[in-house]
Amino acid sequence: MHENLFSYINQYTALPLTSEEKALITNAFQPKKIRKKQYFLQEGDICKYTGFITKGAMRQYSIDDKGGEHIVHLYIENYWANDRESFTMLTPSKYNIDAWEDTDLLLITRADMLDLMEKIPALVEMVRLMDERNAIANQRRLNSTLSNTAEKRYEEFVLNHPQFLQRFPQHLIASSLGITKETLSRIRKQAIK
Amino acid sequence: MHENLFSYINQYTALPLTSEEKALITNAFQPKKIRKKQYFLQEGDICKYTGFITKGAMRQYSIDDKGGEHIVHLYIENYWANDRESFTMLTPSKYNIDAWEDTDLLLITRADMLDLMEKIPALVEMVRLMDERNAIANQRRLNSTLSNTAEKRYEEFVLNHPQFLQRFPQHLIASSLGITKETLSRIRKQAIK
DNA sequence: AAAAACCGTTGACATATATCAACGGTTTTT
DNA sequence: AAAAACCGTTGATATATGTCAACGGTTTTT
Repeated sequence: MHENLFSYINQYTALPLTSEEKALITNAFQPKKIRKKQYFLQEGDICKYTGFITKGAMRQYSIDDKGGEHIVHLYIENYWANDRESFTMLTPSKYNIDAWEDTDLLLITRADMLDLMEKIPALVEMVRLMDERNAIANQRRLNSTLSNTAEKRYEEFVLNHPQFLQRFPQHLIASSLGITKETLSRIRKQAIK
Repeated sequence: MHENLFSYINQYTALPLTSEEKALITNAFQPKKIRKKQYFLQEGDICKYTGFITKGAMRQYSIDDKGGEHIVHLYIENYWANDRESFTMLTPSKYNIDAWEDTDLLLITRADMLDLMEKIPALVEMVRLMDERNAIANQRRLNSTLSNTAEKRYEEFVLNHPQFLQRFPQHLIASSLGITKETLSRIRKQAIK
């Protein structure tokens, strides 16, 4: 199970992990299974763990005043599930994260992660690169939201995240694009022509 | 002029900069003045420098197929102006950055910055914290765009960025919220009642 | 096997926001 | 000092998207 995490880390750094390092990691990351529809994080709670997904699918969403759900992230294998604000500041989260499929996770607390990073340089490098890519991806998503129509945003989504199309129903994808399922249905109908 | 940068860095790290470190920084960051309306970065160019603003105001925006401008960032003193994607990947930028007021900057290339970070631990810490806060701010902005009406987004903007209200005209603020100047004008009229 | 929940689609209608054009007032440029 | 550019506002109208309700088909639960 930890094997997936090792290869993930090795993708980010040229230097392969030593077996001592692997032992430290195996020890620090605790496996957890959660069933479809179970919560990993609920609004108001503090996000104590970040979870590396080795199998399954999850979603992160907020709930507005009227009770509507808004998907902010979809996750599958090799994604990290957490609310970064709550995880780093230890403040109550505004989000919910739950399992869309039965999911296997590897969990670690922030304190343990910081601890590990002091011992394993590859992890520091990994986090730096993840932050960098994340910042770039966020910038793109923001610009897309400001500049593009719903139709174009969907096209970009199909291009950039084809894996998600097979794992999540359309109404979740619509929500993550900031539109309703009906609007997405109509956009797709148009596109076929 | 570099004094502003020193205090900025010291805000992020408990350890004050030594005078040797200050000398290194002064040497690596090159001062530059740019006049109102001048470009700091143009679409298609590579963002060679990141600029720390010691005085003035700037804006970053993209241009859509129809020629419309979409503000993605507004900057004033103590902000860093750059296109992160282009700056880190050395790819052509999709954005323009220009000066809204006459502006004083301190410039540094990515290579020089990485070099400095090897010599000055405080800088590594600063970048880490900046990335962290940035990621959190982006998450909030994204969620706000997905979940809130234009009116609520404007209220949040007024609350979180009151300084900008005095430095930028309404049509730029509207654009940064993803709405037209007319819509913002009507929202404000409503709000007064 | 039956019942319930879920999913995508469609139609009718409502709403938020964009677009276009015009105006007076201010600031900047010439 | 005159001209031009810029800014915020307003009205009329257009457009994209949301809301609500209903449907048949599928999957999940009982």
